[in-house]
Amino acid sequence: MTTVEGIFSPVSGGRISSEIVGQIEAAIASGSLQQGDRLPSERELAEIFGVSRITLRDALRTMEALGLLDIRVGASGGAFVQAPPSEVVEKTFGHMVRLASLDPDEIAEARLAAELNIGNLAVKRATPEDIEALSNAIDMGRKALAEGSYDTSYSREFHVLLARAAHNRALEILVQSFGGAFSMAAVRAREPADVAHRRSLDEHERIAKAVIARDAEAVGRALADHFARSTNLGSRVEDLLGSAYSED
Amino acid sequence: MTTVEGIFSPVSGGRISSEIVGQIEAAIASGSLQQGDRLPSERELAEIFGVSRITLRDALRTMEALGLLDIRVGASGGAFVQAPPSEVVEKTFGHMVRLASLDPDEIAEARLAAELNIGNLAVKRATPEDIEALSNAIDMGRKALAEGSYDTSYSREFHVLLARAAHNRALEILVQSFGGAFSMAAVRAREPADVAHRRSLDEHERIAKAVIARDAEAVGRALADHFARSTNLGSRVEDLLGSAYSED
DNA sequence: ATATGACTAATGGTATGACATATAGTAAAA
DNA sequence: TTTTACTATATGTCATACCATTAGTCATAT
Repeated sequence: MTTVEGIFSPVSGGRISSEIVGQIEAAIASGSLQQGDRLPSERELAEIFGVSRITLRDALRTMEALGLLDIRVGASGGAFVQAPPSEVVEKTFGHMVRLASLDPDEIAEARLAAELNIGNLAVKRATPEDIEALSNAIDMGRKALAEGSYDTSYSREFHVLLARAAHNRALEILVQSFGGAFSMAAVRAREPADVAHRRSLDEHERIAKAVIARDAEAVGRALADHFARSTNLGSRVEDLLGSAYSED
Repeated sequence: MTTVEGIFSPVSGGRISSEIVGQIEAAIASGSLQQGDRLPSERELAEIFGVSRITLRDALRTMEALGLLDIRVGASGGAFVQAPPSEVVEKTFGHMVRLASLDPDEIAEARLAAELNIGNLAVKRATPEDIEALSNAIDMGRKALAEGSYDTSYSREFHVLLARAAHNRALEILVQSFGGAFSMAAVRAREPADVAHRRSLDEHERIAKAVIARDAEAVGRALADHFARSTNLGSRVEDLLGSAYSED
């Protein structure tokens, strides 16, 4: 009775709304729909696809969640095609962490893995504007620290700017996404917050200076030390640095 | 007339379904809802939240798109909480590329940036099982090549296995996600497919052997050469390798 | 002239109620 | 013991109506 195995393949037969999502995605992939384009109104689309508004809205809602559509109400509202914002990736990593399918320490390590090479690229590609932005971020941080308004967003900002200096948007999105998922990690407090913040700023400055000096090795060591202290990785950072690691 | 600026903040007032998504996500974040848990049926949830089924389904559809819920029909069906599969990230990068908000070459470079350090980790952490799996993948590839059934999925498999040997799931997800977005990149064909495939397999073998020899530098060079040939990066791989690069 | 305010039209958001379809489990029939 | 039929419980889809938001128009008052 199992002699015909592998001859037939399962019929698609999913949801109708999935089929609609597929068609719209295909239109995007083919270039028929581009960023900024506006889809017809829900009522029109429902008629075009020959489905009810409910089914059509299911499809739109799915694509909105994926960040592919920006849906606005009111006159001249509608569904507008857009490139998914990096927050979509960031939120997904966050959910993975929360559901324990991903360990925050793994994310910290992956981030260091990426940032070490971000450092290499930044050393080669940082423009005067990039360096200006990095210095600025540190100054702002110091000012905030003095006023007592410093929070971790200043650190995230610095790391994103460093990634930007590498001139690779994929790496920039990575740092942002990992940063979001990582910020809710359970990093044990090794020292009082203000001391930790000051230390963090000092380390950022050390990284920036190494970039300015175009010294790739110094950037790598500075990054490794920074991660060794501000994450749970500890001496595991050595795994990424060859044997050249030192906690100074 | 602008004397009260900064006193008021815009009211939230979004969709009701967004509010529901927020509540369910909060339940997941707090641990009240865990992987595998089943939510009440749509009708029950609608009553619990005091909304219509339509509104409630909007919320579920959104969370399904994010990969947080697995919705099944039929008796004993329903909405089950799950950790988002890595395909969610992969698809998002794909959409970014298709909508031109991300350049395939940038993804290739980011992948190399990640894989260079994956190589470092693999050298330190690869188990006999990991090495066995890598060798196996190469053998399978050679067999497929001989039979003419080789395709790029063999290459992706190898790179994922290499990431697995680094024992960091975040990096593994990265390689998978970048691989998906990258596979649709416009890589110019520099040589006939079968020649390229054979070369690719040879390079994979060189990488694997360097891992087996626990030679981190050799792994790095092998990876850089591999990317230099199989992507559009060309000599740009040098930016990631310091000055130690050589196209052998 | 220039605000102000009322009106209008377009569009997405939500509600009801009904029926269709998929599926696990159970009981009856062969 | 196997097959078939039925049932209960889910989600999927539909039709219709009405609400809420918003850009634009145009009349009106200052």
